[in-house]
Amino acid sequence: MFYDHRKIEKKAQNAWVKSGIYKVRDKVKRKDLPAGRQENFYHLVMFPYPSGNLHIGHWYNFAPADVYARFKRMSGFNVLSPIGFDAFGLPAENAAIKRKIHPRDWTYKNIAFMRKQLKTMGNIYDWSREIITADPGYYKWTQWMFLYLFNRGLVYRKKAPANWCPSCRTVLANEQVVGGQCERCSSAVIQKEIEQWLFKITDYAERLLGDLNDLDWPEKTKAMQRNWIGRSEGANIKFEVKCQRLNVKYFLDVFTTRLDTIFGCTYLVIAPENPIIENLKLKIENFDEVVRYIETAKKKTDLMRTDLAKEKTGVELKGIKAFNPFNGEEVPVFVADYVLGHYGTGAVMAVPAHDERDFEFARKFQLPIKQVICEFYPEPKCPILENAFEEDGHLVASGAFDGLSSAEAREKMAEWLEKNGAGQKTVNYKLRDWLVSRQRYWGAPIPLVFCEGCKKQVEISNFHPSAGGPISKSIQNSKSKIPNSFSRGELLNPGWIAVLEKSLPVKLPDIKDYLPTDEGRSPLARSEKFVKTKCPKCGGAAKRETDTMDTFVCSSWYYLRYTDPKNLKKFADAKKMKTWLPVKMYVGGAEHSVLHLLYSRFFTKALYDGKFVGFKEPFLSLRHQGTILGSDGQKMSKSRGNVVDPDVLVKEFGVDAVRMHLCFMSEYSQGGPWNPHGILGVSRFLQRAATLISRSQPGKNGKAAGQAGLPAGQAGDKCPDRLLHQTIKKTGEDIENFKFNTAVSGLMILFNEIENRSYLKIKNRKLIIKLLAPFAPHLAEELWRKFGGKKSVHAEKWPAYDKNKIIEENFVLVVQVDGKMRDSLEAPVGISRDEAEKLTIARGNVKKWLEGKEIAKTIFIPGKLINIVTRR
RNA sequence: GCCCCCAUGGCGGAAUUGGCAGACGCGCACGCUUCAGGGGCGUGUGACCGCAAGGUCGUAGAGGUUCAACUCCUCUUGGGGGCACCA
Repeated sequence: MFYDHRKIEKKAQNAWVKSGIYKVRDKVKRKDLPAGRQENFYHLVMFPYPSGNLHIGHWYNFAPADVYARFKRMSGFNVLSPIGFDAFGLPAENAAIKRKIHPRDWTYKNIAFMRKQLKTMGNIYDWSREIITADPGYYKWTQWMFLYLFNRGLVYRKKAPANWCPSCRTVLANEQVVGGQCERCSSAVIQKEIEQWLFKITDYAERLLGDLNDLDWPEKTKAMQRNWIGRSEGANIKFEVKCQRLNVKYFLDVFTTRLDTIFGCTYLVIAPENPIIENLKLKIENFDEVVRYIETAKKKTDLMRTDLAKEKTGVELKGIKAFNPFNGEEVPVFVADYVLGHYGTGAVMAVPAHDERDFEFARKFQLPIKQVICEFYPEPKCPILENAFEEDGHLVASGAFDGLSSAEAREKMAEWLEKNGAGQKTVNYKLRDWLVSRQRYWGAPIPLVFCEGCKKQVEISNFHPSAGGPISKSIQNSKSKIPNSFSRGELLNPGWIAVLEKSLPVKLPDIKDYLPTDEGRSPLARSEKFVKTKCPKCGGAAKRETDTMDTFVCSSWYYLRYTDPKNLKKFADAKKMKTWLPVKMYVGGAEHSVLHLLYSRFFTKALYDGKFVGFKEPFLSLRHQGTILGSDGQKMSKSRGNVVDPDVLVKEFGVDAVRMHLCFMSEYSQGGPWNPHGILGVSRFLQRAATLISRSQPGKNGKAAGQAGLPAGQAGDKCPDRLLHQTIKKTGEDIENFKFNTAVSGLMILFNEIENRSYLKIKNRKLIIKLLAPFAPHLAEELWRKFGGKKSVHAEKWPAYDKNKIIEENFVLVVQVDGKMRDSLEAPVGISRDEAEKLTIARGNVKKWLEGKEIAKTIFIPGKLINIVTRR
């Protein structure tokens, strides 16, 4: 018998739509759901980017995730499993420009098509909750989020070298630069000085790091975030700087994690960006040369700076000397681009004997190399260094600190620093602030205006003497001193005024000329109608900010919106959020390990601090699907011609076969190459399952009880019953653990057994259809109705297994002699050591192996094996 | 360079967490089926020796711990991912 997937899929899907079975209600207790724990369960998949087509990767993400969602639902949870579109962003805009279509038209056309494709999957999405981030009703709240952060003092404007992609003609966040190249178009990224808006994610570094520990996330993902945050403990040291021309004292702060090596410091290096260069302008004898060096360094792209890593460059600041606070030694100061301006203090103490980079530099510039760490102590003579010894060891030539281990020395030296006012312990992070402004059209406008009048107001309020300078800590901390009229964001960014909440959204104008510009200005700047506005604070003439937001801002809070997608007054109702959030299970690609997942965590924490949400982490559990490769083992791409089109597969094999095969083909987080024949196995299985369930008597191919070589009673009755209950247990546990492949194989084993040894008992038929339901929801529905199910099988409760029926009476006792398997026999489960020993030793096989040997001992593992060990 | 992960038949992958390696599926081989082509069913399928019973070898390689290692430890090789002059 065959089932025609085309007919039953349409039929089932129409029935689901008609009955509204997947409509999600906020109420915890629902009569139309299977009785159970009646808990709400928020299950989320990463919403797709409307690229134009649902590809197999989307299917691999969404189909097994839907198996999980359906299982949770049948287990009695009120499941929210929503879907939407991450619709703003560069790729859509670029694609639209290429086709000479307006980005909005392109995006919404794609969404319409992909929505249709998504609906054919038959997942339990509640389409009434769909969100599109490019809808004004959505980005109104993206803008609200921006202002929320702005008003909390977490947004600031900075003119600084930014990652500029010349092809996309916009700046990029650090996270979007991969190996010195643009993440999207692979152009070499250059540094360009532009005024930019940044989010102070670094304020949250410690919490973003610490809270990772409690998350049920893949360890690898957590490790990547830890790595990205890059916490390192060390010390800041003040080096006194003296100039030969003028006798003025300066101090230069350096950061080091290897304070124990300070007696080996033979020079200092500062980054080209370090402001001390400008400050000491008049004292540097070779200032022209230094400036020339800095200019060339600036011109280098990140890529070049990395590529040229092997050849160190730099220039000495002539006429300047620094003094080591520990021993008063005088050391030269260099500027070199191997020191980064944005990390630590932008200056390092160079210890060539114990740092590879310093070693190279010292070799090139013929600077002294002084060893202060030896592997052992006391050591008569430290070996001559051929390269830097970077490990910890024991101190030598370090005055009072000689003999200490590196770890001890770091402690003692830090104490010394603090006592002598020459520095202190410090923690540094690699994490940098999140650059969110984009000079592009297709994004949410930044809801700020610039007002000259208000700028003066802020400046005379003397809270911020140096407008545009570094953020003053005192302002952030002086809550009481902030005048009512200006928010913290407005004080930190003089002249920048928040658009009133009631005026949101600041609509993205429908301009014709949306092409990006070369000079680093947003296309919106060309629209006078958009730019010209009134200041919401003073009513005077003002200009709108014309940059738009990075799309990652849109996706940093979307999971909140699904709980209340139509709300006009709030981004989501607090009660509704409490009902659903945080997300219990989040499923999506590992490529978002840092970007999206880190940003979302940051947003959640910021909202938590303002008591807008009651939780600190957005996603309690996280699972990644693997990547499906082409059958050639390569990444799928049109140019390679190895793309697998899910629509074609669905047409041929049906939705159920495709989703079940995706479950079965690999370990879920692994992915792997696509085997074009593989899906046949699952397709055959479903056909066979349909046939087996449909027959109530032993069929033509089903053997009657007893024929499989088992005692009649056992084969016909107990055995499949036991296996059935074992399978219920296994299937549930496997789905819970995202082991979809073994869950499917368990079902296959059950059906093989039903086919070979027994016939399906009527009372078990419905039960078995339920086991099939999460994997093959359409077929299960069809069979369910066919055999008298009145409502949907998806409103049924997941079957409970009978503990007593799982228990085996007998087991196969493995018999080993000296650790090698020599025999096996069926034995009752409760067999004792003595009984087992007696039974096994008497057996011919075992006797043979024990001949002429003396038994030393026996190892007995109840229910498993017995190992007879002979004297050797 | 640093960090993380992985390595099991011709292929995808199982293995109750130290206890029968290779479940389940693909593929392949042979057979059956009034079956014309990618259908259905049955049997077999890690390698080697053997008609068989059975035996030897076998989880990238080399050591080690253990009565017992795919599983734990050390080293080596190969592959994947992340970070990358982060002081």
